[in-house]
Amino acid sequence: MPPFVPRKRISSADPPPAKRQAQAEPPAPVPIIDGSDSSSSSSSLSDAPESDIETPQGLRAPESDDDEEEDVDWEDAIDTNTTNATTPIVAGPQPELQDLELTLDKNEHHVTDLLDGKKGPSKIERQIRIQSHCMHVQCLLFHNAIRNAWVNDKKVHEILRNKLPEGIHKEVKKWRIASGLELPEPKPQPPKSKKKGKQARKDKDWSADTQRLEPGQPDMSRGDPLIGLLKILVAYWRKQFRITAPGLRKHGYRPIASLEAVINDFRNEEHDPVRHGERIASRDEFRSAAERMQGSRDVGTQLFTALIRALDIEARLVASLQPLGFGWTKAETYTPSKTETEPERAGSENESEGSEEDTTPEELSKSKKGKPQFDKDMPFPIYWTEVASPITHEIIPVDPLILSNPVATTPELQAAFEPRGAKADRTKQVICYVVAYSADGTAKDVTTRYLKRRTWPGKTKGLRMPVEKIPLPGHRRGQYFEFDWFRVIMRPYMRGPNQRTKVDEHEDANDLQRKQPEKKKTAQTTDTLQSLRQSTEFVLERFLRREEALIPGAQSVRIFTSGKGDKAKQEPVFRRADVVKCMSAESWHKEGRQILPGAVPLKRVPIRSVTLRRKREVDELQRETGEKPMQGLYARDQTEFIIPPPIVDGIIPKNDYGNIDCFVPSMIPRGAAHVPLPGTVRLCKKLGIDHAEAVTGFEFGSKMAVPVIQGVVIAAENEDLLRDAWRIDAEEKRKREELKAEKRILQTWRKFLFGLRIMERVQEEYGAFDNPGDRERDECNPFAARKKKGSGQHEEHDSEAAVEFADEHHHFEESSHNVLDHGGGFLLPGEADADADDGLIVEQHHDTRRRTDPANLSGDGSAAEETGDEYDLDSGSEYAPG
DNA sequence: TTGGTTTAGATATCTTTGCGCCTT
DNA sequence: TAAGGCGCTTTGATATCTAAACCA
Repeated sequence: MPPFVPRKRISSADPPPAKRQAQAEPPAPVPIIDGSDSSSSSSSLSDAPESDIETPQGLRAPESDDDEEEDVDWEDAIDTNTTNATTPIVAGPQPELQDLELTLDKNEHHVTDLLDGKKGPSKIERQIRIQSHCMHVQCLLFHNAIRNAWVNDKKVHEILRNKLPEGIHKEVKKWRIASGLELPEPKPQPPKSKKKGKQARKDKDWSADTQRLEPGQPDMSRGDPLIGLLKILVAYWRKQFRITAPGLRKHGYRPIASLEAVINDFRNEEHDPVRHGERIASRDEFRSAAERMQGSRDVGTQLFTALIRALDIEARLVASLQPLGFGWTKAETYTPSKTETEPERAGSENESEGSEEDTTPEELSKSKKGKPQFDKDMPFPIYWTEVASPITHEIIPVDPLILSNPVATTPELQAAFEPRGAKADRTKQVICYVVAYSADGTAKDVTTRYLKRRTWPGKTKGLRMPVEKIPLPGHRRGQYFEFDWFRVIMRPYMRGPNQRTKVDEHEDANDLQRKQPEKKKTAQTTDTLQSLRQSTEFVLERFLRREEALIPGAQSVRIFTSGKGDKAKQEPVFRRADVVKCMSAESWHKEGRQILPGAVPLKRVPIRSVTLRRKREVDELQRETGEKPMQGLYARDQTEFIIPPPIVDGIIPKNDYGNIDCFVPSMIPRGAAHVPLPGTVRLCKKLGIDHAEAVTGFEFGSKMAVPVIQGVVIAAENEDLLRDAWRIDAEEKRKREELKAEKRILQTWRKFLFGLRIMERVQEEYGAFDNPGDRERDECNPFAARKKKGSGQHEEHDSEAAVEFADEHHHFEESSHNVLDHGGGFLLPGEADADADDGLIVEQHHDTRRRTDPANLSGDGSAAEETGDEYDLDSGSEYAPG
């Protein structure tokens, strides 16, 4: 039988019921797991010197605490997950823990697809996708942090700088002069390599004005000179860098069989970049890619960013994350390629492993010369560079390999980074999280810059975890706490408030300002069904809620035509201002109002019946009339306050149930008073005061409505009398309880002392046993057994009873400490006060606070049996020889 | 591409006056 | 023997909201 959990007696501390868990539960951050990234194995992580991964708060893959783990079972583990330290402290709903059963077979279903053959995803399936998405996002974030650290590598810088032709070096110098970073007549400069290190790092920090304090004025006559230099650098890069491997791309959720094949292939076969994705396992391999000037388009951009940094220009590595989503759109559905007939040649992305850079044969086209070309089908970059102008502090996005306008100086050109159109659909390119990694190791969410018109949510809708509005417990409706999962995830990467740069300030005030979608002008433009549905000004009659009605004589503003041709339907459009809230007579009664005589209901709706009694009535009516019984709804204007007549001669009017409705204070008759104290009915009877029990509301359950009664209503002149009587009565009751408790304590002590004395006497008189018969008896006598144990004569025949007794004795000793600490161990006078009402003794053993009926302390000792750590006094006395 | 319709799941809201057994 | 306390129970129908697919 399932355990009984009372439903009505929910304490006020209980969290409110969960709201829309399926969508709105942003999971707690999942620890970053190494191995999620094929190109950054654990060795590469550990190889990297600490300073290399320059995440500001020392971000590291969390280490497991083995010591703790031993004591934690898997249920605790789930709990830990859901209450991760980075989860905001909200007394909100906790997701309900459920068993999750996944049956994996080799059919063509997806991991989270149609587990039980139903149409549409279930709650659990949604949860799986949300968790997959969140974990994948975090893996990608960490992967990029590592790549960003490699982009800072001095050797890589040196390699790339040395490759630059003399002409470009000259252009760089020209730019430095034009930007006022250098004087036109070059002084003998310290060699660049010496400028590395601390000075170079300082230079990159645009919050320090060191460079701009140098002599020379920037020449802005032809715009920012940096733009020209960047165009030259991009042209150089496009000519020099060869794309020889596939980059990251999104594939969607695969069928199980395909996924298994991919994972096995990835694990067991020799690494093949075409099938398994590009693998750059270490910083050395990254340097090698720089040396050879080849790799995936992603690596190409990463190396380009390194080149910009090598030239002492502030550059960020930007990554537009392409994670597995949490929806069921086409972008999340795996589309097998036409050439993909053999399973073993299937594409190599494996979602569960977060495998990195891979491709399927379809993405691999051949150029005219017969050389393989990678990712030609993807029209948008996944990685690019953001360059900060030292003059204007503006960010200039640069795509060194793909876009036709590589240097995006205007918002329109920046919006060209946002994947859209049929090609983006086909290649599943999305925009959801665009993250820029700075040279100091920090990262920043710069998604807004790349959204069309910088409007939220824009194209991120349905692809990025939305900001969740959590209702604040104990507040009115409409007061929310906003929980932004991605913001929480980004926090460890973000630059601290003290380290913010001028670039930060500038972009936060401009490019990164989120804009709200422009509201459509409903009055001027043509109506649509959706616009009318959402309108706060106008409404169609069919959109009115059950409790809403148009006021009599409401005039329509215009006519709206929905549908076309034969289906065209004309409907009048009304003002929202002409809509009023309506309620049934019963509902108004609950608000202390009654229907005005002769009022005609504005609306008639079917009766909703919950209680058995009401249901029977409704069914009866339906049988008689053959129609669904309706009830009228009235507007507030059609009601008035219920003002009961003043009481006469102290007699309280009562309703059919013998009580009085007190839903609101105005329902108490003049000359009467509500005394909401418990036990007042008995006192009224005793004092001979006319009274009626006060009904203040109802509780629903088990197809019943139970009235909530709070005290009584009596004549006002009797109020003082009743209250005084109640105080005296309460005081007497308290004293009675106190006496009773004291008596019980004394009795318990008496028993306890008797037990001790008996034990003492038994030990004195019978002492040790010598003959075997005594020994047998001894086995049943815990006192004797204890004596032996205590005197160090513990023998193998010591009975279980003796051990049990020793255990009990141990607990008793613990209790004894409490005796000393807490005034007697059984009950304190103060505690007697607090708990006298229900006659229970409250015992405190360490952290456990339990309520135990003292009756159980004697007799059969069931309380001791149940709890296992109480000293059973009566049992103790039973051991004494009779 | 936009807008309308349909479908389905999740969640919110409304509902309006016991009954029988046991202990005191 | 009457009065009062306590346990039982885990609703449920309907409305509303939301997302997604499909179609024009």
